[in-house]
Amino acid sequence: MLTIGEFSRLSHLSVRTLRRYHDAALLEPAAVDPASGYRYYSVDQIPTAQVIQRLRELDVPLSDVQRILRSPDPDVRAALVSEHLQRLESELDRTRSAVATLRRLLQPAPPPIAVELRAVAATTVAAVEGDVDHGELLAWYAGAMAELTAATTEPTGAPGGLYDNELFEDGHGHALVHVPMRVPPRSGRVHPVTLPAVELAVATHAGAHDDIDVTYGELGAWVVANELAVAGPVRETYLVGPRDTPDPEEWRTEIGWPVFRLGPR
Amino acid sequence: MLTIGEFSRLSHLSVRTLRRYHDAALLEPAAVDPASGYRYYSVDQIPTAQVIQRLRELDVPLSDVQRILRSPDPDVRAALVSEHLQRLESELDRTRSAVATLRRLLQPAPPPIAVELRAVAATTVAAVEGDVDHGELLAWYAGAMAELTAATTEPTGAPGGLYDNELFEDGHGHALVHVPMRVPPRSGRVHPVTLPAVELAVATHAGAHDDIDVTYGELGAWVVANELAVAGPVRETYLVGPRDTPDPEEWRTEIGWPVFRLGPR
DNA sequence: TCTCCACCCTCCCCCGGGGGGAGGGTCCAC
DNA sequence: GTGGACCCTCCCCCCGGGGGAGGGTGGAGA
Repeated sequence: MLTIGEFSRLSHLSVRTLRRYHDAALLEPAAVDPASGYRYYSVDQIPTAQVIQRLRELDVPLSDVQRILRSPDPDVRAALVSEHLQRLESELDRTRSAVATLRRLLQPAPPPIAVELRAVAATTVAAVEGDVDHGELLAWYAGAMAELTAATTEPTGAPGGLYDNELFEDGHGHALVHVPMRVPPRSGRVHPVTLPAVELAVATHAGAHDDIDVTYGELGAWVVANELAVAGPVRETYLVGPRDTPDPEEWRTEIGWPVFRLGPR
Repeated sequence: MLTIGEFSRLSHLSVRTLRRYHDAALLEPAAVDPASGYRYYSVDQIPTAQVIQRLRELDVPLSDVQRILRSPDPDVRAALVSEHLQRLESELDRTRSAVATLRRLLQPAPPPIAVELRAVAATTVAAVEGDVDHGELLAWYAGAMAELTAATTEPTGAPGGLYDNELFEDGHGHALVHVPMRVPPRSGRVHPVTLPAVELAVATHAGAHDDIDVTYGELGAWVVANELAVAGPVRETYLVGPRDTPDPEEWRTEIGWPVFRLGPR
């Protein structure tokens, strides 16, 4: 039996951290003296301590570490771990995209953007919609768009999406992806929707979506500079996307912000 | 002039976060109504807001974001940013190593480890030592070992290191790297040291140091199982290292834990 | 057997970068 | 002029740790 200090030396976990893990029911000491409260550990617990340490280095939350440790089946364990590795992978994507945006933002003279004001009539579309968290938006988009394209034939235009401003302001909100069709089907999550007519300020984003927020910002600046105000969910139209060409440089996304003229003029 | 809500929609930063950035003097509103406290932003501030957002996605601390934004020279900016990218790179290394360790830890039946008890006589060495934070240990090691190898000729044995247990328990402590020599030189940080004689429990770790803590743990378990207790800084000896062969599989590191027998026997 | 000191305990506060929500003031369009 | 959307500040919570206070314990040497 080892005292907490000895166990700390052997496991390379700090005493404080070991106590925290005890409180979190992550790594219970093999024995606790009921009189003094002293924690005593067994050498068998060293590997467990090290597993915890490594998972923490991967930023696995303590609650998930607990789930991993509790599952006796090594296959389940491996699945949980690789799930987290996948999460890390997507983090890496996020990092890559942030770097790309920074490059564009920090370049000295960003080329001016072309913005067009366009009246859009009401449109009938096949749509998949839902309330989503901002973090899950990309994953949700992938699933929704896959279901949508599988269910649609003879689209009358490029696919698009509507995204509530709350998604970005509060981190969660309504999202809708759609494909315009004359007679939209109804199957699974896919159902017909009529998008209302709006006045749109439209800019076109070129390339991958890594730095699409920069275009958003420039469009927003234009909207404000032209004495307009935004109203309603932003509309994206995927003119050229990954389904058309694998080269991200060729992708084209229209960003349309519903606007109205400020004040009576 | 935009209210905070409008600016939030345009910049995709939450209202709360904008207020926090104001408090942190990161993104000051273009104007603040002294009567009502209302914040008013200018469209020119959208790019700044987006830079902050991206840097935060890279986990750059707000204080560093401030330093980056405050530096007018774009070269300095770029340098600060790439410094953080380098930090991310090393994080990635840490992740890779954690994955490697997990693989070794989660494999069903780890092969038993060979441990040897060895009396080591006092040794004269050329050494570089210092008090280091655990996080900086690897960087410190690289610098110290480089200085050391540059200053030594005719070593009488493999290089090694002594690492205080406090390094792992408290996150900072004393570290020493050395090369055994008959007549150690004195230049820069390099100076002669006589390592005291100790009784060592020695295990050999094979491969890169990614999962060296696993070997530490197994050695510790052996020490405890054999009724010994650890005393003093752990000693590593780099029998085969990156200076000998580029293949990490071939590397061999001796881990020696100073021990003494428990109780009078 | 006693004493001393290293060790252990719990408890509270702090960090950073956000979110939730309460309670109350302000702006503006109808 | 009034309602409701918007804005303000303030406090508490989250996570996973660290610092430190204040006090109890265990075992080695005297």
